[in-house]
Amino acid sequence: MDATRLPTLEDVARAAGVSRATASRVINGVRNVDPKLHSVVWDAVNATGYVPNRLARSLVTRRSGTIVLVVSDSETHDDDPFLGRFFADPYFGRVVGGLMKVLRVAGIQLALQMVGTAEQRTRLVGDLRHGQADGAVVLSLPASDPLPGMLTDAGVPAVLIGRPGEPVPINYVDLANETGAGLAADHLVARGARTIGMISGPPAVPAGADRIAGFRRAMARHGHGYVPLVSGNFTRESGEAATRDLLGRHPDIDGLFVANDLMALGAVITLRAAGRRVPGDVAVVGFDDSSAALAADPPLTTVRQPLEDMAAEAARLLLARLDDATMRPSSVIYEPALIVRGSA
Amino acid sequence: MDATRLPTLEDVARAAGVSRATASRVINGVRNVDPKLHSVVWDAVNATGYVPNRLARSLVTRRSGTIVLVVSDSETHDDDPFLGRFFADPYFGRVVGGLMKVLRVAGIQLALQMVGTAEQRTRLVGDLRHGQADGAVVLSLPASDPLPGMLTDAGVPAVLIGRPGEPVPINYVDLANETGAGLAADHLVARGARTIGMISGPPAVPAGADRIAGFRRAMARHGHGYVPLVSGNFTRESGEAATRDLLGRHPDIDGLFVANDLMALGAVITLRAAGRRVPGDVAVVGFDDSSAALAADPPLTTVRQPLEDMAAEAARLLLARLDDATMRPSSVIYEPALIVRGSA
DNA sequence: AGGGGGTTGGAGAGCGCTTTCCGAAGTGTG
DNA sequence: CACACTTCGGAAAGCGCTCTCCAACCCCCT
Repeated sequence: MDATRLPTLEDVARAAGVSRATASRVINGVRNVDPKLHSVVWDAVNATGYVPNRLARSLVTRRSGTIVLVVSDSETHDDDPFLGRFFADPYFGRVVGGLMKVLRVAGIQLALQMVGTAEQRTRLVGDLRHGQADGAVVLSLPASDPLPGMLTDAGVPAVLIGRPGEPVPINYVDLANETGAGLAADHLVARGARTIGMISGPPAVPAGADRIAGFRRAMARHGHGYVPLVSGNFTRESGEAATRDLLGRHPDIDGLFVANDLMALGAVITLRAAGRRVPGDVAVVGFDDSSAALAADPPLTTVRQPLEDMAAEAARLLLARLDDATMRPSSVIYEPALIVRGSA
Repeated sequence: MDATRLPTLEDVARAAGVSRATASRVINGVRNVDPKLHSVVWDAVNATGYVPNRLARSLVTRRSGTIVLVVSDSETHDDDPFLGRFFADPYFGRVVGGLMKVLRVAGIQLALQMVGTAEQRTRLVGDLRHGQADGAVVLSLPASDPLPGMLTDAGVPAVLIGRPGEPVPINYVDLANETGAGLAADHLVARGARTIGMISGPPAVPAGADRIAGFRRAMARHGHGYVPLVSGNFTRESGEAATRDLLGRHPDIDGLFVANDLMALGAVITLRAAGRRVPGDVAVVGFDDSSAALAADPPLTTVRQPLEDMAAEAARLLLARLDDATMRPSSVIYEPALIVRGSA
């Protein structure tokens, strides 16, 4: 198969009758090269079928043309099922889509890395410093994860999607989660719901915590000092379980805020199975405005999170940082919007 | 930030008082090294905070520890929306999940590459031959895509998910799509449906074509020589449009096979909006058994495609091929199963 | 005590590329 | 026509690592 050695720059140079250096200059479009040589070299490239060895190039330039998408593995390492869940979650796909939209036109590759153990974190940072990847986009981590600090300390270009747990001078893109949760609270109260519960995500993740805090704060403003709360893990199944739980403890519930659409979908299914009509008996507001919201019956009233835009912005931020190493960390916070559909 | 140069193997060797070669041997666990030196070297590694430069290593070993997931860009390059759709589709997530499950334990990274133009194909193959990635998993391509042949010709380890358009000696994992479509046909007929239509995927993709062929064949066996057919592109929206179209042309339809769940979801929504009850007036069978099937109301009767398992098998096949370059191309075909739920 | 076989560790040659440093040409001016 | 100045292309030094030789050494047997 690979009978012959791959053509190298040396071969091109020989074929073109110039030095390796000149060939390199032409191929990389560096100035200081006689225009006449241009075509000579390019012809040699085509004649030999030369493709640059990006590894070798990266080794010296310390630029790989690759961005790594870091996914926290900490919650997934014990129960395999969650791994599948995470990737199958529209959240992941929307982020990848948004990222690719920007990276593709910039000619940059995306690598995927799951990071859970301390050793993996060290290795990730090492790889980044070595130029194995030019930068990292880090998907919403548990607040306790030391990765953001490590990235900052290493001086590695990185952007978080979802704010860091501890304040750290690092780029990030986030949604005003508290505001979004407040929107949901306002809507449920305005609709006249009296007993309003919440199904949250994991409180250990900032996005989870912020939605809880925002919802509680807004509810308190409306005179509801106490909000029945059950936590899930952002999967539909956990939404179902949480709903059953909540229903058992507060059978009179007539309003429900669920911290993401997948769980909200589970909630709607469970509510209806329990004989409750949505929104007649229980009004449900979801979060994300993912494809799951439209799939539900009735379609979910939900808080829109423009994840694709956020991911694209993260990519842009990272690209800008790559161009200008002196760039100061900045954060972009998106405003959520309430999308009213059938469920509340 | 990166005040100091990163420690290199040279530094470790000096700290340990051995040669670079010996340090390398210890770190890579090569035999022929005095056990006493083991700890000396490892201590030096820890003391210096050494992390191997994988780029440099790959340059010489021609092994990168990376697998590239190739996604066809040909259909997406014109209309941006589809890009997002594709990644947000559970299909993509399930594949990534299945792949990661195997690759993670093997300590192998996953890179993502969209390939559309001839130049991108050439570059992809070049990168692979250069050892930028050890192998490729290629997601279901249009039948006309020349990539499988190029991969084979280059002698690059690769596995397709979804059979190649032209017979090519290459590894692939696929579902018995025709059988699956037949299952759907049998079920619809057995249920007593008289006028049965189909919403297909793009016929240009083998999986799309096979489901059409399988459905037609089975229907013909049941005496239905002609099957009303409208094509979609596997998105929910296209499922809605196709359903409206079909309904307009065949208002008496009472059975519908839809080539994936996302479109089936759209079909159910559209049917109900048109006043048809599912399954009362129209029985609907989907395909994939993705999360969308459970989200639908009623939950979708669907043909199960064990995509995670298929992807995992693809990864395993690739890994085996990496270990044994002489391995002959093989194919693994999974058998579909009909999952009966509420919609038919 | 001398030599054969087996281990062990070091020197050094690359892997394919970029890029600095220089010498050689080419250009214009006094 | 000589001189300073610019432009261009080549030689060669690495980037950090692996791995092939090969020299040195140890152990044991005769």
